Amino acid sequence: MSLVTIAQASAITGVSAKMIRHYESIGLIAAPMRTENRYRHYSEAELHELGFIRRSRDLGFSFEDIRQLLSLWRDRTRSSADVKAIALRHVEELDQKAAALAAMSRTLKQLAACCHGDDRPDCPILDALDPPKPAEI
Amino acid sequence: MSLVTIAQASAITGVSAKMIRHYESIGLIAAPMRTENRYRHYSEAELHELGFIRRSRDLGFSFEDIRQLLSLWRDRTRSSADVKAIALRHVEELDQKAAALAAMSRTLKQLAACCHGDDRPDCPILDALDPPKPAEI
DNA sequence: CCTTGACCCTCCCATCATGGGAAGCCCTAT
DNA sequence: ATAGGGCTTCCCATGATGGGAGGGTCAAGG
Repeated sequence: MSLVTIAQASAITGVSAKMIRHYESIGLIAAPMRTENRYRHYSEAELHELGFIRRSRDLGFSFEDIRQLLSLWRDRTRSSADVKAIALRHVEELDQKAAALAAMSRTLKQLAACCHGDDRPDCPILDALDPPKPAEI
Repeated sequence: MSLVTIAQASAITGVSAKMIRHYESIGLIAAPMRTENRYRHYSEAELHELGFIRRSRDLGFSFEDIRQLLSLWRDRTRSSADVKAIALRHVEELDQKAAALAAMSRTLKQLAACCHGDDRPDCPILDALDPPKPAEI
């Protein structure tokens, strides 16, 4: 009757049991009911929250973001502007990180294109990694 | 005469003193000379290596990659193909990560574009984070 | 009744790269 | 002599995740 063990909760929500316990330990979710033997049991509402967290993680939100998103999600009187602000700030971070990775990739691709990639030792990739001789101190 | 303390090495190479010691502790660089008082002192060649590591890190290479790149760099009889292989494998990783971030960003941007972002509570972003009701177990 | 296997529990440790900070030694300038 | 700054080592933290040890609990089958 919609009270499931942690392994079942994990199977349903796609969040590992390890992580479910971790979310509880950092206060992201409330401590669930325990049976007499101290086993955790999750209600449908709690499974719902875990699913929400899972989807938020899939979109790359940090625990801190998720904490706020969860509280907005629970709050029927929220302003959508608050949600949007969190999302857009996160989008900026994502774009920044993606741009940094893409820049590295671009540089490396260019260098690799200039590298003959045979058994000769000369290599523009290593040349690029070679730092300029620093000015004397 | 090109024997500098760790702070100077840090200033020259842009690698923090903390990290220089760490590189040594994990065997990425050899233990440098010490003066009588156990202070580390770095030669020009060692500064050169630190600079190489710095540039490799800037391109996102892991320590494990850098370990191999360093040994190729030192090896005059290397094959450029080996360097290129490392670089191209890294490029793949970078592209994969960048693509994952970009996908998240794209999804969030679309959702945010549909969110009015005012003081009304309904929000397509939260709707998207809301997991589908799982099948009963 | 007892064993086996599959759960569950808590607690510690590891990742990866980086930094913070404490406690203590060394040197130089006041 | 003392103050300050640099150096040393050692421990701990990050963020999200997993591995594993050591031990409790329960159901099924010998």
